[in-house]
Amino acid sequence: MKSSDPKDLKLLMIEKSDDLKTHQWVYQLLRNNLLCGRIEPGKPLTIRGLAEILQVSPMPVREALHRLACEGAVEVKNNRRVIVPSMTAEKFSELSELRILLETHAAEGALPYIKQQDIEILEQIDAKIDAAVEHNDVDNISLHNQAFHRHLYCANPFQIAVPLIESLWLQLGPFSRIAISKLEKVYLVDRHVEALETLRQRNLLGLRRAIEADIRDGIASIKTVDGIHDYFQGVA
Amino acid sequence: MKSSDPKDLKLLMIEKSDDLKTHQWVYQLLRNNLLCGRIEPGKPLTIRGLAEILQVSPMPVREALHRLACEGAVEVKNNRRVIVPSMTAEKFSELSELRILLETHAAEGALPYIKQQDIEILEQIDAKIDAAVEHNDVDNISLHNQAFHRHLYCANPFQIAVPLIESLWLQLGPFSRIAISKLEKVYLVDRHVEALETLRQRNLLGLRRAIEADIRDGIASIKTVDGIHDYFQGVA
DNA sequence: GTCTTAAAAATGTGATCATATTCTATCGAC
DNA sequence: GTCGATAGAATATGATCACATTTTTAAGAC
Repeated sequence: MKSSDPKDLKLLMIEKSDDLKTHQWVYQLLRNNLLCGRIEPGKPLTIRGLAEILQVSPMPVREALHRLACEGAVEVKNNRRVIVPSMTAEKFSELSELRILLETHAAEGALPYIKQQDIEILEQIDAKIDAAVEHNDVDNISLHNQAFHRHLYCANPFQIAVPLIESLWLQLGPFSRIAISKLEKVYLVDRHVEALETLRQRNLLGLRRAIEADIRDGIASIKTVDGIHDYFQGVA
Repeated sequence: MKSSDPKDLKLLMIEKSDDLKTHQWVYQLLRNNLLCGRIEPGKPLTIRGLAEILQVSPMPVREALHRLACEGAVEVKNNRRVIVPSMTAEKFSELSELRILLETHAAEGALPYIKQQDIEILEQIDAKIDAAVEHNDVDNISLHNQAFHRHLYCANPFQIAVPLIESLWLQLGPFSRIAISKLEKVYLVDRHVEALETLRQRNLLGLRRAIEADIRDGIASIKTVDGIHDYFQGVA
């Protein structure tokens, strides 16, 4: 039996800007593709295979893969095969709980530093989310959704939790994307509007509630997917 | 003015076992030295310098440093200089809060899986901590203390938070170690005994309280260090 | 036809080298 | 003497190569 070819990948490309080092470009490209579920769980990744696809030497790919492994986005097996980890029900539940724990904390820490300008930026991002929802553009929904949360949390200049949170996103990303893509239409109560209101009012508890509700909505919509359990534990 | 020589380092060596890849050995060695405060904040690290000290090629050092950077243990400046980040009061406070948040959660998740055998192992580790406290052996106090917490949390087979927690330890490590080394005598209420008792009783709330108290004790003892504020923000 | 075994291809790791960028220090202007 | 510029050293990055291990493929035995 032949396992799937590591080179058989339809990657979402991004242009390499000149101020970006090659390994950073590879990292961001792979990261985006993982978050979009473009690389499905169980898929074996090889350094040389990716290097050939991306037309770069194996070195920057090696670094990018190691970093992704460090963040839990990919898993290095003892047979030194690199794969996208498969999801289990327990893992999904734990990752979700950790998201709520860390993100409500991060939001709370950011609130005192939120300026009018931040609120305006967040409104713009939310508008992009709405537009993406309108077109059922799942890629951009999750991309802009992350941008919204990231900008909020990073308002706190003493932010420590964001890298941890991003690691959780990376671990949830591939699975969430696959699950959501099974939905005919993504429907979401716009918790971001609620969150923005609590920001204006400096309402700490309300903000925490809005963030938690936003995350729980996402989890709930994933759980509405028909036969969602078939997608756990690598049963594709 | 000449900045400190990257090669001027007194590293705590560990022997390289054969089943360990070179880059893993370098990683563990640097990690240990960072946790022990052997490499002080602000110290510039260079790939070639470390490679020469450790008598390996620059390649495994490169990988180890990148991984440590990914975990927040070292910081890669835009001038591509790698340094140990200095601590600020706000950063220390935030890292401590995150420890409490994540570790009480991890302890809670582990409780249902704790077996008699785990309790016995934890008792053994705690005995080692007591012995280290007796001899004021700060290295082993923190080492075994981490082992205690790690074993507790890892009882949960669906554990996700431990890597995040270890990242926090790595960021706190160098500073804590330097601060504590200023103490004449480390004095600690043995919260681990309390925690073990709550494990036997399956007392969830008590366990959370014990873990939080344990972490807060550590923070408090650091804050008792004379002139602790001089050690913030890289003022050495 | 199925299982075992051996050859061949592929892969990760680590070493070495070329290059562009950054840092250091010596030299010169004021 | 102090400040700034230029030459040299040092560095990270990325490419290429050699090697040990693993995986895949192919051939042979029953």
